[in-house]
Amino acid sequence: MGLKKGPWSPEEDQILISFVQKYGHGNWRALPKQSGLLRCGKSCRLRWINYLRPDIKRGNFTIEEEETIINLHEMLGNRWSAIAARLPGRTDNEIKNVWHTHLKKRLNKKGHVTNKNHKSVTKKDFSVKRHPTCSSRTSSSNVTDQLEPTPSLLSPQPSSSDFSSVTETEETTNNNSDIVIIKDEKKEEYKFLGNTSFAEIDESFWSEALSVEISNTTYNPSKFPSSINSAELVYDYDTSNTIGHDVDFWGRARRWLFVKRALDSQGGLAGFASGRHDCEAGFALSLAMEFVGRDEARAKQHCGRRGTPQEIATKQIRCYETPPQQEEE
DNA sequence: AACTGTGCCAACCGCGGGAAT
DNA sequence: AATTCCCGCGGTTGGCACAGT
Repeated sequence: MGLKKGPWSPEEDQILISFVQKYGHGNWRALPKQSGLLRCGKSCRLRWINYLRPDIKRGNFTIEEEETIINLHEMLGNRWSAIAARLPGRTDNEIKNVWHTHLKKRLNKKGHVTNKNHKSVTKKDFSVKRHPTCSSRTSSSNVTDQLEPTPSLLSPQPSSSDFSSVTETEETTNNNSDIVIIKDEKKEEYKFLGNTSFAEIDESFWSEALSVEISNTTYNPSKFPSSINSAELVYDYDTSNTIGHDVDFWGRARRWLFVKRALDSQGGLAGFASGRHDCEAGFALSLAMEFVGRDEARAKQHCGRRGTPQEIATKQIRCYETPPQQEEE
């Protein structure tokens, strides 16, 4: 097609920079024609994203950045774009290269436990456990999609020390990291790891959980937001028409749904904290408080005899899930 | 000096998914 | 509902630079 391939010349770079600065990059496919570049749109996009855009950070990675990559890779696997989202100015490509050329080898030398017990977590490894009664696939039902950090929540960025290693051999208090569901291929287990902030789990997750709620429990969605009855939500869980070993998973989904809705209905965290809740709500709230990282005093108050928010959250953070009998029909 | 092996990184490729038609 | 378009992601490759023989 007469399109150029291979390394970009400084002249081409300049054309691309000038064009993007003037007109933006609404349509990469159309950009080469409009700018006069003999490149495909994809190549232009890549060049801009990975090299030319002004917020790119140049130079070697700092120790902190490397540690962050290692920790995030442990949690997220080869999800380079998700990792890059935590490292301002660094591109997924760059991080991928650093991982393959430096970090992986370094960890191997150290005999680090990275992925020793579970293989790298790729998108394929995350498949939402769908309840049999939940027929249609919602958009973005892939659990990993919920791991993408919401930009507003990236500030302040968690430091690398906020992310603890997640291995089979090591107890983890994962105080400020994202929620992660990891499928351990060897053990055929799912790990459900907190913490998270609610905004980081998108609506499709909640709507999917909701569809399970409706089909399996006495939950009446019309009760929200006027009434929060966590006992009904959490304990009246009719398991007769569920796959037994999936109960915990969906129970957890229900719990998250409860927290989310409770927060929504009460005008956010502060409102909910001043509302009425029982032990389960207190538990949920404690998690909420921990995750969002504010108003811990209220969380403590409402957690009552179940322990401190920290204790409760820690207990619940590492929950092992059994695999579903079937993941996708 | 010539050849070979290795490391590195920019760029390419194929695929999947969402949006538009 | 089906098809097409487009974007973004992750895996892979090509080629340059450098070290070792």
